[in-house]
Amino acid sequence: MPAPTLRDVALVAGVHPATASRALNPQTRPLVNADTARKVLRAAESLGYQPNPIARSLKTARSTTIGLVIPDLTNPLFPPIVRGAEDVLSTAGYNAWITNTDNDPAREEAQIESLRSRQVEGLIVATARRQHPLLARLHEQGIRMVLVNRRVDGLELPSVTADDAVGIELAVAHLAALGHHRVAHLAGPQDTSTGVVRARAFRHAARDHGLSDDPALIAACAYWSEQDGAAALRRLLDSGTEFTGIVCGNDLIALGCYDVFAERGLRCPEDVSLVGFNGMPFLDKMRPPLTTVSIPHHEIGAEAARLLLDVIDDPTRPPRSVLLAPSLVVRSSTAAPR
Amino acid sequence: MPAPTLRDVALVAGVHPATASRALNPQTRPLVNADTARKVLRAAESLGYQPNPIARSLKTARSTTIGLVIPDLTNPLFPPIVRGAEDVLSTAGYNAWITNTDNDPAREEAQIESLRSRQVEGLIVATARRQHPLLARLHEQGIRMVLVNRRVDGLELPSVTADDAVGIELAVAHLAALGHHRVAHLAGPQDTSTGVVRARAFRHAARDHGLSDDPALIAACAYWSEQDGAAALRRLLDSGTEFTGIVCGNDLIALGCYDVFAERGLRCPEDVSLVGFNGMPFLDKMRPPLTTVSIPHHEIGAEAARLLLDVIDDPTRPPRSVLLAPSLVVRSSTAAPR
DNA sequence: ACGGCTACTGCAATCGACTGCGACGTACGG
DNA sequence: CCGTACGTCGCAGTCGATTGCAGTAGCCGT
Repeated sequence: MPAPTLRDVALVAGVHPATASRALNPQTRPLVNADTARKVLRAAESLGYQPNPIARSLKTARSTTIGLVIPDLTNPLFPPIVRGAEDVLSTAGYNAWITNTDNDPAREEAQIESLRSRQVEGLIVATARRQHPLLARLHEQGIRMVLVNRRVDGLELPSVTADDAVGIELAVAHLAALGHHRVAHLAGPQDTSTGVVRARAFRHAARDHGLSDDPALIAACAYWSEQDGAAALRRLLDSGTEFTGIVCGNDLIALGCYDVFAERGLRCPEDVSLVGFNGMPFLDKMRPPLTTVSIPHHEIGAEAARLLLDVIDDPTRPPRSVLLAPSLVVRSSTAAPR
Repeated sequence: MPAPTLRDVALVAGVHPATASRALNPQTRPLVNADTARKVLRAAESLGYQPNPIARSLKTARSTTIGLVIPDLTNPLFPPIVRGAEDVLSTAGYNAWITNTDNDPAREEAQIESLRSRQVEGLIVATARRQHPLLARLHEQGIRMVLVNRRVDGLELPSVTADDAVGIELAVAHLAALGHHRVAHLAGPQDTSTGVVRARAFRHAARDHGLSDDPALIAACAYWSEQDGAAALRRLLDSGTEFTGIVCGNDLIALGCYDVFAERGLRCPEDVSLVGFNGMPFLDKMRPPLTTVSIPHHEIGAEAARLLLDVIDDPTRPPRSVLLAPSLVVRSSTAAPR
């Protein structure tokens, strides 16, 4: 037996489908007689009627679903953000469609197009490069969206990010307090907003704490990955630059350093202190447990969802952006220099 | 300007929408004159026409999307499986809808119902408990599905799992070869098929290798989590049972042990050897790097998708199940007993 | 008693694509 | 030269829910 339709409900209730529709919809229920509404509700109940979201979407051009565009689900940074977003979306009656872009612009465009054609009512985008013509175009077309963890140059979009500047400041202050003077920064890709913001924050914090501002102490990674972190550290080491501490653009880059430490016979934290960024899971079980700047992943996702719901609710509202406070989690990868 | 519809294409091509539809669909294209078909294709191209999947789904009761039902995206086991499934699904022209159930039956039912009402053409389910009336019902209703990592009692469903028995055997053989005699097993929840299969395999392997078969050496965890792993190990320790090695039901349980080792002043691997199961990411950076039985996550997801596509393609085909071979990754959490 | 108003409810069109059936034209065989 | 068959294409209905418009009934006031 196929799923019951609105006609079936109407038949059982002895009314026209239009009336049934109005009775079932809380918005329009006042338009129908309270008694008939009750009859319809009972009929729907007894049949186990569930409205067909596809038919509804076709007619209303809405879908109660929003799209979550992320680079790669496999990056431990994203699942908690996704869950955070889903939590608030689902209590608001929305569903979430997740897609991975692998940071491939073509893939990204195809995915977003696919989401659009399914009438998603908004996008939470975590995949933005700084230059992002696609997002600019979508924004012009009136697609509601909010950015997570990244900004896009020259676009007035709501966004939620961790406060990178204070996070980096926390890390640098920690190292400075331990007595480090020459601290390196393994920066993230400089075509991402996060990468440049953290690098800039590092330079400022270093200066503020009277640390060396030798530009040779800063190396940028091509991607936010272990491999590229390791590569950047090798370049730094090979250049002969001296340093006793490293602040990494994120945890993955920091983990890449572990491999290089092993290669080069460096001990952490005895020879060099290391601090990550993001607070991904299981860092406390690492060798050594990684000191990191922890950001509230779940809350970031939740807040992004709230922002998006706001925008959907009232598109004219000026874009609101929120900065969430990170916190330093001190573990054993940092110590006073020898 | 709204997205172009089939009517627009037909207008530009100077034909009836019906003809345009047939021309656009490779299946029915032979029904229209080659020249008109070309005209239609060109018109579609020039307008950037994209068929509306919602309208199509409504009429055809298909959706080219499949549902991915997993317990929790935050568990590092699942993202690679999801990616594996997505990879083969997307090359077959399908999309994937991901939902988390948190192992909550009510939530699960709601999610699956939501998936169904969106006309998903099949389900990849990773969330099965051994007893699972919902899945049984869905199966009776003809919903195509394949199970991942778990089986359901008394249900003839295609499934793809790692070969738990050989995985456990690998782990036990490794410990036996190192000279361990009393090896404990921190089993997964016994209401999951994986939990019981691995526990049974452990008993067999222990016997085969001449290890102690003291039943006190086996402790089951309530969930596949660090907390429950830690709790189980504490119980084991408190019971006074002696052992020099532990085979864990999965990596998370093993990671829980790290905490207990620290609490009780136990050294790993000097005092006790530890092996995990699953091969989740970053285990090589743990303290100590965890020896584990690695399963091909990505391939599991990919294979599940292939199986599902097979079933969709020909529902009468007898359910095929596949077992994927795991491999032992030896790191530093295992050593000869003192 | 009649006009007018309110409160309901039904009719029918619509969203966009698909498809069974019928119509048209042409070509071909008889 | 006519009938048939085939190749193309259009018509109109359908999927299921929504909604503007119109119609009915009942009620009130004058």
